[in-house]
Amino acid sequence: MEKNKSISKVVIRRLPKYYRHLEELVKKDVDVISSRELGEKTGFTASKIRQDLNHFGDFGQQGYGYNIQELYKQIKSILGLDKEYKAVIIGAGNLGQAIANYTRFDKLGFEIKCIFDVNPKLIDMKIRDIPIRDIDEINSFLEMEKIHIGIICVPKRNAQDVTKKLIKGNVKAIWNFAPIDILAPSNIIIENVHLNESLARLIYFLNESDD
Amino acid sequence: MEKNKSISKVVIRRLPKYYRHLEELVKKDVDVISSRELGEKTGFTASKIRQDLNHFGDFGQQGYGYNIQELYKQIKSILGLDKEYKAVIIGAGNLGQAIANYTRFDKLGFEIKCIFDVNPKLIDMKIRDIPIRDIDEINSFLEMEKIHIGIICVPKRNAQDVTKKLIKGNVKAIWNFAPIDILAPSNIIIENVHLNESLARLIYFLNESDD
DNA sequence: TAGATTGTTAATCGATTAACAATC
DNA sequence: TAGATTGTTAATCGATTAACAATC
Repeated sequence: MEKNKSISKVVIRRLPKYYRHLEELVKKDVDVISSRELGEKTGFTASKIRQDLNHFGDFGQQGYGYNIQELYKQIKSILGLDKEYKAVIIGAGNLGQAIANYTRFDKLGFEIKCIFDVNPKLIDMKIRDIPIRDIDEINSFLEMEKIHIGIICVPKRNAQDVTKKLIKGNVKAIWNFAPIDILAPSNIIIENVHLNESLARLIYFLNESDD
Repeated sequence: MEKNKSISKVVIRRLPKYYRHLEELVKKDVDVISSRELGEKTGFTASKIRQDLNHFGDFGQQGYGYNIQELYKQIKSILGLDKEYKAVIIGAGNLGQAIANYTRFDKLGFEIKCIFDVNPKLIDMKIRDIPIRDIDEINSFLEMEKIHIGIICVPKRNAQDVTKKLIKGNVKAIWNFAPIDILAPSNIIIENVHLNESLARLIYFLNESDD
């Protein structure tokens, strides 16, 4: 069943999109979809989709298409979305609060255990039952509770320092919203959300389209 | 000077990162940098960097390196960051407010003119001098004022509808934070920030690293 | 001049697309 | 069976890396 011999990153990048569309099809009680139809939804070519899905099991049937239920479950499992993850947010500013309030992530098996900040005014407040604590307590907190993911929502000048604290506390993955390339050992997973770069790209294409 | 014969998308994706590092070097008053050194900062190979930069002018000097000031200015201009852009946010929830409050975007020549929402409690409030108005007023607002960029921060079920309103109001680019692939004519620029996909990738690599 | 580093071409690598036999 | 669609190989395309002559 598993053919997981190091699937390339470009394939992995596409998986969450497959997952999202399959989820909607499951909700709509659709049973089967062909690579061509899935291509229309995702914008990928049918050929690319067949190549991608073949990296994993074989849930396709010739002359028929793909079983949506099975494919959905399988991709969910490949992405690891059938497990539970604990996270903390560092930085209770607007962005940190927005993420804490975003309940949709729950569906990815994702629970935010605590938010840390330096601002005394915020400390001991709660966001959706999630407590905000003093950043000085993060060390002892991480010793007490196994946390998988640290979400960095602090200004960029503090991002590297926060990273160190997280790594010391045995956090294995960092979701970084600070506009900086944080440094970490190679066994630490880093996923950057660089909104400024995204916006800069948008502006580039906006100008290009004017020509 | 311009060799802008359709630069490939992978190169464009890298430009904002060059820009960010060059900006810091400018601040530090560094004059020159070699492709090798810039490679250490960005994580790209020196060879790739030389190829990339050659798509544009020639600000390199053999035996010497790249003039940082010039290169910075040029990339700024290529990205279109030396112009002014007007934007509106649709959706004054946590995410919309976080973006409205994020002053760092100002440096990209980016001004948020108005926020629209359906919630009567929010309407007529202000975020950093930016007024929140009723979504029903968006049509007349967009007729009055030329807006370049619409920022979608509404729930996914409303995203497509909002898109239509923006396009009707002559908005040319959409920065989409809703977890859905919105549909628009091909002349409309769409830049997606799919946080759920980003998180799903993070979780995948987190699991993979456990093996 | 000698040393360094770019600009640029050629070689390699990887990803996408096309094609079609296998098979449901 | 006939029609449809996958699975998979081969062909194409594009991006990256290597190499080195040009030149500051």
